[in-house]
This record gives sequence, C-alpha cells and structure tokens, in this order.
Amino acid sequence: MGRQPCCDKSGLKKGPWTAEEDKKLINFILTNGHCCWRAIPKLAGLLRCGKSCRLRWTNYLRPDLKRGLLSEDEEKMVIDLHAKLGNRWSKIASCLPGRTDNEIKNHWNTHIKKKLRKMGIDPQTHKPLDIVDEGQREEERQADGLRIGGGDSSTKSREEGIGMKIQSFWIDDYPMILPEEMAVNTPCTTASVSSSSASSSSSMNSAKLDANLYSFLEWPESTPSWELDDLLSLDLLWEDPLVDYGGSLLGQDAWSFSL
DNA sequence: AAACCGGTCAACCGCGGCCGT
DNA sequence: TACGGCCGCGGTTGACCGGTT
Repeated sequence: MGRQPCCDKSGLKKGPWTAEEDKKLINFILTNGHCCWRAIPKLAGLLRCGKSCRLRWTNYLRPDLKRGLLSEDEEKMVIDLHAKLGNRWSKIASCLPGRTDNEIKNHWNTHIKKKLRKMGIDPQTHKPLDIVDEGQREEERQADGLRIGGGDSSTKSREEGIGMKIQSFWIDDYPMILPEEMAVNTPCTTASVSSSSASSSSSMNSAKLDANLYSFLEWPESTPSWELDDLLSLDLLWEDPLVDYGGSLLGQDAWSFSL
C-alpha cells in the first residue's frame, strides 16, 4: 500500500527558514499552542508542511532551548546515556533539558565520536578499540593520562545505572565543571563565551536566529515544559526595543508580537 | 587570490509506532 | 482486527564556513 506523503508537497517551500516564517510560526504557536502540526502551516499562513514546522519549532524556535555547544557535563551525560540507550537521541535529549535530539545527534557525530576514538573507545560499543596495537596504546595512555582497559569498565558501568555510571568517566579526561560554572551555561552566556557553532555559523542562514535570541530572558533552572501562559507572560520582554539581538530580526520588528 | 577540502549543523526524508475509527 | 492518519525518531543530505594548498 505505499505510504502517503506527510503532506501535499506541491507549492510548499523547502530549505532554510526565513525570519518572516519564523515570526509567523512563533507568533502562532505562542498564541494558539501546537494542537495539530498538520494544520499549523495553513493556520499560520506558512507554505511549509507540518513536519517542517514541528522540526523548526522543536529544534530551533522553542523558547526553552539552550544554545551553544554542550557543556562538559552535558557531554559526559550524552556519552553515558548513549552507552545505555544507544542511538535513541530523543531519549537522550529528554535527559538534557533545553537540548534537542538533533543537536545531540549532531554533536555526537561531529565531536564526541572523534573524542572517544581518540581515547581508544569504540563510540558504538563504548568498549576499548582493539585495532590499535596494545603496546602502542599503552604509550598513548601514559602520554594522555587515560585509563582505558583494565576490565571492561564501560560495560560494567553500563550495568550500574545512569547515576552510578557518571562515576565511570575518566574524569582526568575532562576538566571538572563546578556547579556554579554550570549555572552560567545559559543561552546568553554560552553564546557570548563560545566561538563555536552558534556564532560561527550565524551567517549561514539569513533566517538563523543568533544564540542571543533569547538572551534577554531569564531562564529558570529547568524548564521542562512551558505552558502557554508562561510564554505569554513574556510579551513585555519580547517587545523590548532596547535589546540588541545581534541579528537583523529586531530591525524588522520580528519580535513585536501582538499577543 | 582562487581552488580545494573537511567540518559543521539545519533541514529533509522515510519509516515505525501510536491512536482513533 | 484492520485500516488510515498523525507524530516522533533516526539517518542522511546539502549548504555554508574556515582552513589549507
């Protein structure tokens, strides 16, 4: 029976989102919530399929998203959870508030995989790689201060549950992050400190929202789910004309919603 | 200065699962 | 139980960027 396409693709726009489209989507969802993704494009006046809208919202426009690179602690959590859950990115993401599955998946493929391989760990199995000569690896271990091997600790840790497994990381490999340092990992400060993806690629897409997008908001410690009322209460902030968002959006009154 | 190349990441695609009928 | 619609997930693609030659 062949699967039907998620929507009628004829006449629908694809590719990068424009600021105007973002504005329409945010405005609609903040006002109405997202009851049915399939209906949203039409109701919001967008020439996109519902799927594209959902993706744009969940991966980029959601107000509770953190921006910028994953912190060391978050990275450790991802590795740990991956050892336990495998490539279930959405499950992993659900344990990291403000992070999306797409973001974590990308970070895994571009950063963590390499890091693990460099450490002599197979990113898929989380077991030591055997392809490297053991003696040579021993030298690398001494040089790098790694502690790979010595009984399959990664496997062992996998059986100990997430909370315990945190302890199985080679702390020496990662600079420790103190709780107070974690606290500065807000979208605002992350973006300002990091010279990474968020800022470096800001010119990639004219519609791309800078990591400073929500920098003017004060984020609660954890925002697992925002009610519409919570978001609506932010309208004064959205309209603050004094905030420099570092992008072109403000100049277009993109955030002056009439809620 | 231009061409090339590898890295990065937003966005797309298609499948699987859930749920209502 | 079977079917169809919708959503969410994971894999993949492709545009863009910075570094190198």
